[in-house]
Amino acid sequence: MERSGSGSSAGAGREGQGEAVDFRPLYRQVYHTLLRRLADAVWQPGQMLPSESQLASELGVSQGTVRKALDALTADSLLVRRQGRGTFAAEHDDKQSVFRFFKLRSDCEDSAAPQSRVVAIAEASASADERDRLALVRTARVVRIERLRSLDDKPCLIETIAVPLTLFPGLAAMDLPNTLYSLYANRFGITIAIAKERLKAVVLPRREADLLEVAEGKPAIEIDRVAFDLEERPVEWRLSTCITDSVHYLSVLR
Amino acid sequence: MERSGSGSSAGAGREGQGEAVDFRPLYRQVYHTLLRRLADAVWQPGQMLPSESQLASELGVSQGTVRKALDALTADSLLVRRQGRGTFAAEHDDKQSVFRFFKLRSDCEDSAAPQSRVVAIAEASASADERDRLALVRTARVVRIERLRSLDDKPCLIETIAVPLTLFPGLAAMDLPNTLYSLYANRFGITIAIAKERLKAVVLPRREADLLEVAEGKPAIEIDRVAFDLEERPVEWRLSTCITDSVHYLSVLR
DNA sequence: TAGTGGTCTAGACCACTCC
DNA sequence: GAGTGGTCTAGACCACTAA
Repeated sequence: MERSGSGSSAGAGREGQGEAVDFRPLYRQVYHTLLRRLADAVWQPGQMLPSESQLASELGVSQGTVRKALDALTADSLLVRRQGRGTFAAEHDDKQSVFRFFKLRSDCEDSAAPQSRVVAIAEASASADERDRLALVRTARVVRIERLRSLDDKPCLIETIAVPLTLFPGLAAMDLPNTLYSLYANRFGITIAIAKERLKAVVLPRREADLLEVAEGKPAIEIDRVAFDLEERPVEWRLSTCITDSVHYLSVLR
Repeated sequence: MERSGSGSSAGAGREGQGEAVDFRPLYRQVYHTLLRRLADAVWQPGQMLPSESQLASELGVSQGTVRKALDALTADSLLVRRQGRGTFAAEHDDKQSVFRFFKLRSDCEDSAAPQSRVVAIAEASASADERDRLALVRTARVVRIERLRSLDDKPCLIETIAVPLTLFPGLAAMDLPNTLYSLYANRFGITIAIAKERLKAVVLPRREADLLEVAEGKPAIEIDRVAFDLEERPVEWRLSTCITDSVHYLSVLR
C-alpha cells in the first residue's frame, strides 16, 4: 500500500480500476475499511476479529498501522480488546452498555438496570416530526413504540420511540427486550454509535402523569433524542418525559 | 529507564533513594509526570512545551513513548498540538472551550458565547451542602458568587457558585471575566479537567423567577455541578436553575 | 506451549510553520 | 532551511489466555 501523499488503494476493498486517490492517513483508511465491515455485519457483535498481524498482511500495511485503527475503533466503543484473548466486535447488552445510553440514575446508590414495559406498539405513517428527525420521505412509514421505564421499581420515564419501518421490518410483531439497542444490533444489523439529546423542562401532561402514577402538573424533563448508526444515519427518534423525584439525569463533562 | 515489570524510576522526577517500584506502563508514568507539571503550572496555559525529542531525552524514554503520553493528554483536552508549531498547554478561554462546560444551546441556531452578570459575591462560612460537595472541614470558608447568564441576550440561567477560599484567595475582590474557568487557570493555577452534573426538574422559585424576569412557577431545570481539577479534587460547586423557553440542554452520548 | 494483544524502541519520511 | 508534530514501519520483549 503506497503512501497517502500520492498513493491510493484506500486500505483494501477498493477496485484497482478507479485510480481514486485517498488523502486520508493510512490508519484512517483502515479504520473506515473495518468500520464498513462492522456496519455490514461481517463480524457479528461478540465475534472475534482476525489478529493484528493477519489484518496487517491482508490489508498490506504494518501491524502498527492496524493497531492504531483498532485502538481508534475501541475508543469509539465499537470493538473490545482483551490481552491474550483477541479483538471482538462490541456487544451492547451488558449492564455497562445499558447505562451508556440511559442517563437516569437513582439519587441514592447504584441502581440495577432500568426495567421496561411496552404500553403500545404499532406501525403508522410517519408524522412530520418523525420525518424531520429521521430524514424520511413523505410517504414513509414507521414503527412507533410507547414504553414505561422504571428504576428500582419506581416508574420514572415514559418514552415514545419511532424507527423507520424499512430499516426494522417486523419489529412491531417481536417480543421486545429490555435493551432495545441489542435487538437492533442482533436482529437488524444496526449498531447505534452515537445519540444526541436535547433536554427541556416541561409541565407533566395528564396522559404521562397517569401512566407514571403521579399528579399531573408536576415539573418534568423532556428528552428529545436522535440516535445514529455507524454511518451517522439517523435511525431512531425517541421522545421521553421523565420525573425526577428520586432520580436525576447524569451528565459528565470532559 | 527500565521495563515496568521490575523497573523503577517512574519517568523522571523521582528520587533515586526510594526504590519504589512503579507497575504502571512507562507512558502512563510519563503521562502523570507531565500532568504533575501542568498542575504545578510549570507550563502556563498557552505556553509551548519542549519538543518530543527533548522530553524523550530528558525523561530517558523513547520519542514514541513520550508521544503516546502527549496524545493521551491531548485527548484529555489538557494539551493542544499543532503540526509544525509545537505542543502547548491548553487554554480554556476560546469559544470552543466555553461550550465545553456550558451545555445550554439556543433552540434556533449557533449562538454567541453566553453573557454573564454578577448579582452577588461574598466570602462566607461553608454551608453543610458546600462542605459536602467540596470535601471541606467544618470551619472552612468559601467564596460564593451568584451570576445571571444570558444566551443571545435572553436571560436563561441563574447560578450560585461556591469555591474554597483557601484555593482562591482574593477572588471575591476581583473583576470576574465571562469565562470563570480561565481565571481559575490563569490567576490561581487551577485547571478544571472534568465536571459532573446532575439534572432535576423543578418549579421555578420566586427569587429566581424575578432575576430571570419571568413568571414564577414555571418548570425549570436545576443543575447540580461539581467540577474537579487535574488531580480530581473537587474545587467548585455550582447550583444552577435554568428556564428552557428558547434554549435546551445538549447532551451527546457516545 | 502457542497465540493474542500491550508496551517500547529506533529510525525513516512527510507536512506544516516560521524565519 | 531548520524545527516541529504526523505517519508508517519493523522488530523486540512482555503479560495474559486457553488448550
